[in-house]
Amino acid sequence: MLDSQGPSNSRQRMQDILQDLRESICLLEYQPGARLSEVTLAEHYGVSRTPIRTVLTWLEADGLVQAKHGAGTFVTDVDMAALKQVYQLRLELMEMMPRLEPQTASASLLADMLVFAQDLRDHASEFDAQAFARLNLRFFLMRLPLIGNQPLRDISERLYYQTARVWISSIDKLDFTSEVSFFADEVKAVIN
Amino acid sequence: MLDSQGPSNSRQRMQDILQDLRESICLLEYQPGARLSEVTLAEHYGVSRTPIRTVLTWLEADGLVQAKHGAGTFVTDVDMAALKQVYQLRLELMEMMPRLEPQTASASLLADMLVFAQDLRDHASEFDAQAFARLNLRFFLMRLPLIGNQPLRDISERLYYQTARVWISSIDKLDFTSEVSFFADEVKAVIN
DNA sequence: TTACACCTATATGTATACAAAAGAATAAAT
DNA sequence: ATTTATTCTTTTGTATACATATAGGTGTAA
Repeated sequence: MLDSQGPSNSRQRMQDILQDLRESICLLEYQPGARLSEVTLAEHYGVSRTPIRTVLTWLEADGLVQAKHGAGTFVTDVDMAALKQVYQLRLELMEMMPRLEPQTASASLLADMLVFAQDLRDHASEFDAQAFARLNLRFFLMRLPLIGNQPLRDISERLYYQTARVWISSIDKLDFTSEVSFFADEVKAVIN
Repeated sequence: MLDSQGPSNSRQRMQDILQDLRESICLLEYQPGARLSEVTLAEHYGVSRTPIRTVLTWLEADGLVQAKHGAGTFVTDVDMAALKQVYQLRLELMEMMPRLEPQTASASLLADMLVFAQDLRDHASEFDAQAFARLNLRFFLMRLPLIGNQPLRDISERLYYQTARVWISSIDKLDFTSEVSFFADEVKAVIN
């Protein structure tokens, strides 16, 4: 249950539900192939099926779920070929970002990032896969406003949520610690 | 009224309505600021408000319309700053396309393009702005499958529909003939 | 045992009545 | 006459009953 203390208008409430569901999907709390029941979600968030269906329509437009009449609404299972395409595209987009109106980081944002990097180093040994995934998401959302070109920012957000869960699920325990240190280095690089 | 002779399943019907509305918006049959009445559209397509609202949700996700509670659903008015951002992004994307799994054009597609180019040259003097816009859309849809990277193809489609109508409205009669010949040249360039 | 037809439970899709919000029209007060 | 409060109409948002499709269970026959 979400209690959005915000403007309490209907749009904001659906936006909160979207955020919640999207994070649950990309953090693998809802695994690929899982069925999202409209009535269950409606009861959980304390609304009727109608606004839930609107949010699911948004998620389907982003490719995170797929509804099938009479069967259910299922979390999509990203195949490796599609994932590779998204990953290649993200690499190219990453390269073009500095050319399209880069925003200068505010002092507070930079401070937040430094704290974030420090936390990452200090507690590196304590993280499990999902905690690491949550940190990765937090860092992504942190540097998202640095993209000045708005449509590019929208695209980056969409592609991140499409691929994040697959990226997380591919991390097994063997290369986990190395991934953490690699991520820490990336954080430092972004800060500079 | 659309009579989709296709699979007649509900998804296809909404897809047809989406296609129809999207074209009407980007061909300026619904101008920026225009109000799209749900009940009017529902009567026009012979369905209830519910599937219409689903389609409008899709259009809103693509940034073509914006719904306001109690007021109406309005065709968005793209301001020049946002348009410039999309345009810059499209230029960068255009440049990256050949690097991401370019598809080779089939013989039939190439033949279609040649016929298209010939038509364009032959009837250049007969076109008004909207006819020209329709041709531009047709050509865009023609070369869309040449983009091998699927997410990039989706993004290109979205950005096209976001900017096409503004691009069309900016063509005044002065530089119209030059635009036609420029477009003809572009068609030839793509063919090669 | 296996194959196939049918039935039933349950899911999403649709239609519709009602709630909430915005804007215009109207009336009253300054 | 102008401004402000109010009512009324219209529109989107929500809840809910019903339609339709899917999948699995069940029973029967080969």
